[in-house]
Order: sequence, then structure tokens, then C-alpha cells
Amino acid sequence: MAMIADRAGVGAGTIYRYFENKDVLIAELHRELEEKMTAAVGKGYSKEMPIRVRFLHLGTSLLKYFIENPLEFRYLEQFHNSPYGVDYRRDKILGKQEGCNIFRDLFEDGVSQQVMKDLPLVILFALAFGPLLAVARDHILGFIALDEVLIVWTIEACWDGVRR
Amino acid sequence: MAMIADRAGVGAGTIYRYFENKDVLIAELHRELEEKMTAAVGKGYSKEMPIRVRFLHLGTSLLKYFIENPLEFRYLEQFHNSPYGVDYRRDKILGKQEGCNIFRDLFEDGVSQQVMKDLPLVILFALAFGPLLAVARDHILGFIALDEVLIVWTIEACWDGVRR
DNA sequence: TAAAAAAGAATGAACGTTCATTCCTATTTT
DNA sequence: AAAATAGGAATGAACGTTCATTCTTTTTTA
Repeated sequence: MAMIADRAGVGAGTIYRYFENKDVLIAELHRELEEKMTAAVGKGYSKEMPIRVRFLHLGTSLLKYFIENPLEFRYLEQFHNSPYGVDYRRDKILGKQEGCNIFRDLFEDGVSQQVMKDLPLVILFALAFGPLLAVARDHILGFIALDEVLIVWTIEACWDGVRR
Repeated sequence: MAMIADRAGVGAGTIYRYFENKDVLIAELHRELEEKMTAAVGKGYSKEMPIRVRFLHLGTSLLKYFIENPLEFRYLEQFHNSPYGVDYRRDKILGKQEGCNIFRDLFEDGVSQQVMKDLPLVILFALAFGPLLAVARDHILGFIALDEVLIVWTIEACWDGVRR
């Protein structure tokens, strides 16, 4: 909190005029980033395209977005690996809520049209996003240098994982 | 550290007779767990089997191991997502070291025998372990209940991701 | 009895948060 | 027009707590 106040050029106590406490600040920042990310990824996307095209579009968009916004990626990842994020996911998965509609819709369509494997949604998510996140992390940490083709190949390999 | 001492039935200072500091303790525990895990996963494994069989064997063994040892899994995951783990991976990847030999050998064999995609090792690792870790996490957190068949299907899907 | 090991109280740094005070701007009063 | 007042925003020192580590004392071992 002290560092945030510093970077904002503001006194330590001022933060608490805008955010009740640290947890609220973290949650609100997460909401904002996820909204921004969803908007960016959804650009040029249409539900009318074939499943495979939709998948490749969302996958590459997302991976590119993470690579171009490494700080946001790091934040989202830390959030998801923290108790905040676990609670968040628990609400979303068990609550059958709205969130992550784009992705959920895609997988549900894919399964019902028999072009994706008939596996639980959670597993399809893991097959698609597991490698994507791992690769983004490795790129940001400098373990690999992703370029346009490598990105496409990676997402296509993810597609091989989920497709029937 | 206080909790660890308590659980060990030992005074707070005693730990420091066996471990220089917390970092060393963390690193040594990690080494021990990884060794144990590698041993467990390597059981019944042979380099002479076909690539696909080797992959499915290691994958299912690893996933089952994580599911049966959730505490170890949580520890290994936290370690890898921490600065300790990032430094550890950096040494291993950029240093071209020995570690993770079983897996590395498998992927190198797979690529050279043209049965796996010709992608950088790091990406093949991501395609194989990304979903595996995600699925293990989701199981442990109670978001899904993995049984024998679901485990096999998941690993087979991972195989579809890496295979040519 | 000397040396090694264990114990746990003490230490100090770091953290999130609070609160009495100051500062700034807008409104009211002279 | 100038002075006085009010109210909300900002400040940063101070607080209580937690944590890894150290230090001194006590106990065990050889």
C-alpha cells in the first residue's frame, strides 16, 4: 500500500478515501483489467464463424494481449493463484454465473456441434488455457521469444487438444 | 517458521541449526519433493516403449501422483509461481542442465522421431503440462472430480496437442 | 565436566490501517 | 471587494500485529 501511494504521488492514507481496504482495491483492479481484456479479445469476433475459427481467433488474441500487456498478465495470474482468485472462480463455476461468457459459449457450442471432445467444460478450459498461460508466462520471463508464427502454431496445437 | 517449529515439536530457534534460513529450507524441501515425485512417476517406465505410450504413462502417473498428494502439489505449484521457482527454472532452461531428464528426453525423442510437433521444447512442455497442472488444481480445489477414465481422456487430449 | 543441542523470549523490520491535523476551495458574511 | 467560515480531501506519523531471525539460558549428551 505504501508503494502504491508513492507511485500515485499521494499520501498513504489517501488510498483509503477511494478503497475501503486492500482487498477491495485488489478486487476492483481485477474487475477493471478483466473487463479491458475481454473487450480487447472480443474485437473482430463473431459467434457466426465456424468453431475452429472462433477458437483460433480468441486464442491468438488472448495470447497476443498477454504478451503486449505483461504487467496485466502478471497481475491476473497472481490474482488467480491467490485466495481471492480461488474464491472468485468458485463463485463463477459453482454459481453458474454469466462471467467468461465468450469462452463458455464457444466450448458449449463446440461440444454440442460435436467438433470438440465431449469432456467437462473445466477440462476443455484446462486444455485450451493451460498451455496458453504457460507459454505467455515463459515468454514474459524470457524463456522463449514468441513471434507471430509461433503464437499461431501454439494455438493450433491447443486446438488439436480440444478438437474431436 | 513458528508453525513449522510447532508441528515439528521443536523450538523456534532449533530450525536454524538444520537450515541456514527460510530460503534454504524451502529449496531443500523442493528438491526432496521433486526427487520423490520423479521416482514415483518413473516406476514402470522404460525408454524402449513407443513415444505415445511413454507420454501417456508419464502423464497419467504424474496426474495421479498430484491427485494422491495434494499437499505436495500445492507446495510445488506455489514454489514454481514464486521468485524461487522462476530462478530455478531460469537456471535449468538456460543452463542446459540435467534436471527433468525423463521428460526432456521424451520430448526430444518425440521430435526427432517426427511423431511430435516440431516446436520448441518449452512449448511442448506447456502443451503437455499446462492442462495437466490446471486439471490437477481444479480437482484439488473441488471444481471437478477426476476418476480413472477422465484422467486418461485428459492425458490423451494432451497427447493430441503435442503429437504431429 | 565440557561441549553440543534445544528452547523460547527478545528483536527489529515490514505491513495494513487509523486519525488528528493541515490544506484547499467554495460559500457566506461583513 | 475583502474577510471569515465551512467542509471535504489529503497527509504522514503512529499504531498494532506478524514474521524471520538472533540471543541467552537451559538441557542433554559424551
